[in-house]
Amino acid sequence: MTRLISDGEDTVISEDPIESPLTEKGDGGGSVNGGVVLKKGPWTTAEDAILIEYVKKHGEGNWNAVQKHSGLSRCGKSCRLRWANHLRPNLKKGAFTQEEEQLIIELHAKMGNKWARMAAHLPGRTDNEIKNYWNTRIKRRQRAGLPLYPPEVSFQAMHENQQGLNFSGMDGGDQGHCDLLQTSSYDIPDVIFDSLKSKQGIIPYAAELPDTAVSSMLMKGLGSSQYGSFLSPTTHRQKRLRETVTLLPSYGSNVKSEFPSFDQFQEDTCDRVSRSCSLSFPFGPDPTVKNSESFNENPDGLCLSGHELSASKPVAMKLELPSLQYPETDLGSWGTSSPHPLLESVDTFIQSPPAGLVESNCPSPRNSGLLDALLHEAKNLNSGKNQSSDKSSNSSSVTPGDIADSSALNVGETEWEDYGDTLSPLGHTSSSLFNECTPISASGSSLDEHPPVETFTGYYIKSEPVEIRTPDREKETNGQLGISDPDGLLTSEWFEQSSVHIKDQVTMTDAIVTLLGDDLSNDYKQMASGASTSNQGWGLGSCSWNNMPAVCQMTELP
DNA sequence: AAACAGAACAACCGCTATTTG
DNA sequence: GCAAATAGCGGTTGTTCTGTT
Repeated sequence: MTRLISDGEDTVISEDPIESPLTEKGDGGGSVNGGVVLKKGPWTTAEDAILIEYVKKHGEGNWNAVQKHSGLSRCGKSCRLRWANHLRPNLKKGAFTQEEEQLIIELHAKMGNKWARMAAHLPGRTDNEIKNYWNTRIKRRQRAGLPLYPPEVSFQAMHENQQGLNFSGMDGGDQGHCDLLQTSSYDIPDVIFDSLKSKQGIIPYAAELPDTAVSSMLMKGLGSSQYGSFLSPTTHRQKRLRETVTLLPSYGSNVKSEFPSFDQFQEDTCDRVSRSCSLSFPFGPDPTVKNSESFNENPDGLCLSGHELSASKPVAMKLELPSLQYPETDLGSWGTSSPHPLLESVDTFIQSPPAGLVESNCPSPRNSGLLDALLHEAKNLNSGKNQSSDKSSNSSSVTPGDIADSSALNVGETEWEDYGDTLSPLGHTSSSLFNECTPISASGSSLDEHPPVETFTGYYIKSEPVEIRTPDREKETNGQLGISDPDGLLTSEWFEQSSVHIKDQVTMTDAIVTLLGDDLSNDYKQMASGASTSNQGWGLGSCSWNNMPAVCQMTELP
């Protein structure tokens, strides 16, 4: 910590002449309580002293009495916070140690944004500290295009969360489980969504797009993003969705024209829809709940994006996009078909740019060739040459199925590069590790057998070195992985399963109708029927778009 | 050296849960 | 049982510092 405003270490504050806290006027204004103007803003050493003295005499608690008894012009809330975060004894100051950082990551993977509970595991640390650290970390990793969690942590959390969500062991022996069980789906930690991605072969997405906000917003129905200050993830996500559609005509040949409507998709509707999605999300990956899974994968794009668009609309200018994004954007060299009206969305590519373009100057682990695959596929599909799958071929002919099949490989490939080794510390290849964690292939190997995540100490390399791929490596990777765009994976995965999903669509529709409630169910049914009759044959995604205008009319934006 | 962007931190706000009268 | 007070939590914002251009 370079600055310590508390503890009288900050000279700026301490030099602030405060003759009487009673009369001092806060720089940030203040509220009136009982005729006393309560100060806001940074605490002064004098105030600290008063508060400390008060606590010595009266102990903690009854914070509103502080102002009455000590004359401190602070509200009780502020006093409590000041004491808890800065003045109470045994507070640990300074930067987090590696052990602490690792613990935070683990705890966050288990608990989500339960800062206070996390702080309970970190003696001397406050929830605020942890929260700030985490938010900073998120931002940093987002910019770096790195996953929020080391894969092991994700897997472990997923595993544990799954156990917790299994409703079979609700005694909550593990705090994390307990948390999950206690929280509604509305509060499911982001990691679950990431974990879902992982389980569905989408984890590269998490690696590529550290869009916690997206997952959290999705899970929370986007009502109030816990990462509201990180608008970029939201925007990235929505842009990605657009781009995915754009790049994959097969996914949305009718979609392009619908974009304006897409943009107008309104909060109210999508909020409810996404909430409904979130209801089933935690259980989606459960192979026994196929319907919800299939639904969620797709409506993810629909609801989330739609909502995000509307939700972010008023603050669209607050995007926190990495500054490098636009300058690096070069659609032409990407081989994208044509300039799109929504060119602003192009910046999403930067998150997972085509290998050829970026790898030289952006040696990011996210650079796994996804976009190459997407672009090639888009080209192929655009030219009406729906090539049959050739899984032995490289990314240029990657099919959605291939993508989905191989996406799992990307997990480790991408993320383990973070640690400079494609072989996990566990002795598994990343793909094998992933497979072991994939419910479908539940082979008996479980994370329980894995060493704890302490094996990831290397993860905390601040410089976050990434591997620079050679063309050969890239080619090899592309052939294997095919995709690194989360949305692409999302949709690809879904695409791959679409045939099965369509079979289940009637049942699924009913289930979703139940989830959505009456008002939305009609919309959904309409969408679903549209999908079933669509010649695109991949169900919800396209049908959603096709039916979007109706929704938009319902929720016309100002 | 100045301007700028990003990081780090502190504090506030709003909401919810719990306690108390 | 109810309302007010209190405590706690999580999200967000504002400020300051630091590094880079």
